[in-house]
Amino acid sequence: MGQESKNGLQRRILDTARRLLISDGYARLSMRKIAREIGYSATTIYLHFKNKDQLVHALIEEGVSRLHRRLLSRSNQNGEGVRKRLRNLCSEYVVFGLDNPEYYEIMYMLHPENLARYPADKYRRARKNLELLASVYQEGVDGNVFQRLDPMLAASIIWSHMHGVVSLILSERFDARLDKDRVIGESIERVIRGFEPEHRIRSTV
Amino acid sequence: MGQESKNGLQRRILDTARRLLISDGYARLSMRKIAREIGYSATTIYLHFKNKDQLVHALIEEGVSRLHRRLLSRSNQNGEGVRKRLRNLCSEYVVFGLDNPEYYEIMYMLHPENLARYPADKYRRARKNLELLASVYQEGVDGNVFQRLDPMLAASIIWSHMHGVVSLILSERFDARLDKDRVIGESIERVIRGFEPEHRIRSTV
DNA sequence: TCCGGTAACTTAACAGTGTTAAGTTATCAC
DNA sequence: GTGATAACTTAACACTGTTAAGTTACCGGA
Repeated sequence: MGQESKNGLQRRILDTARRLLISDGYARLSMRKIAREIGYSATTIYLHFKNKDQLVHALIEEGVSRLHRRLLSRSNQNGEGVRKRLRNLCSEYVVFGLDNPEYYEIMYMLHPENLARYPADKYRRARKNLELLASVYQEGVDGNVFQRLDPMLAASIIWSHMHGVVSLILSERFDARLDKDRVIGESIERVIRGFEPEHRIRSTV
Repeated sequence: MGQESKNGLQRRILDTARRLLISDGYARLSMRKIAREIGYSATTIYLHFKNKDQLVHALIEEGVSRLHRRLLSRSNQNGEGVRKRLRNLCSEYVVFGLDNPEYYEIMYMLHPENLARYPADKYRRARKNLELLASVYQEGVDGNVFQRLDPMLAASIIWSHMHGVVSLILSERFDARLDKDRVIGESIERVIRGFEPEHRIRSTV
């Protein structure tokens, strides 16, 4: 029959996969369901994606660049102090995770054996988000706002702490009585405080 | 036939499930495989556990009490300062996660829809681990070592940061070049620093 | 000794999953 | 017209959790 151009169908598969991911969640995303939705047999998808992992990789990359756009728009706000810009980045990261739980899940919470060997070029793009954090941290080091430390190490630590908050909220492991916004806000403040020079004295307390 | 006493078989199921969980991981843990291993049909398991979720809940509870024993042994080390005891608790938590990745996964990383409504009594036991952290924090508040803050809030934040580190290591999201031990050590230090009073002055920088 | 009940267990089935091998059809270049 | 190729499908494999219905084996009471 051959009615669809190769790239057209590939895009339709991806669009449908994204829609189903967001509406039903990763656990219910199946090749057969995607196929049914676009009116093809399940095996057709395998003509455009090697397997389910590769399809999910494409969705992960979409999520990574969505997050990147949001972080970029926040980190470019000049005129703000370095500390505030780092705080904004952290806050934006958390908000992205809570706003896009399905994207967040496949990006950062899927078991590694579900996304076999994430390709190097995509991984490089994913790392740009971390580099955004690292560059702001480096600025802070230069301006004596943060302690001198390998910026990628510092960024990784800050990221992991934000990830802890987001993932525990998404996987519903926090006590229901806990004020999540409070946890988020305090987390961001405490993380940043942990990297500030020791001698800093604030007016309060 | 009825050769096994009810409780004996229940224990055998659980033992086998635990063994398979640890050796093959949660993703490959199946009712049929457990059954095959103990020489019964798969449906026999349903005479002792309502469904797979409930079986996993039992394993989660095992993990929770294993972790509890380890945290207890660390928090009871009197003679140590409060700061060091909090650090030891954090360190013990991380080590537990890295040493027992399969337990850790079902305890804190499984998607909530996979463990439908974790029963309240088990949840209470799980919270005791957090309370261990909280009580050490409260001691620190009393001794002016940590800032005054709702101890359960502080404990939740500290926990979430440790969870971030553990889960990103287990799900292999950190850059391979990153020194994980460094990340762990710095994370613990920075987290604690974030809760220390502002005016503290150290000898180094 | 026979009868009913029950506990322990099994088989068969449902509705799904990712994935591969083999088969079909339509179009296009020569 | 012929052969190649792209696009697509059907059937199958080996799994999954779970339920309904069926089968034994034993045990207390008449």
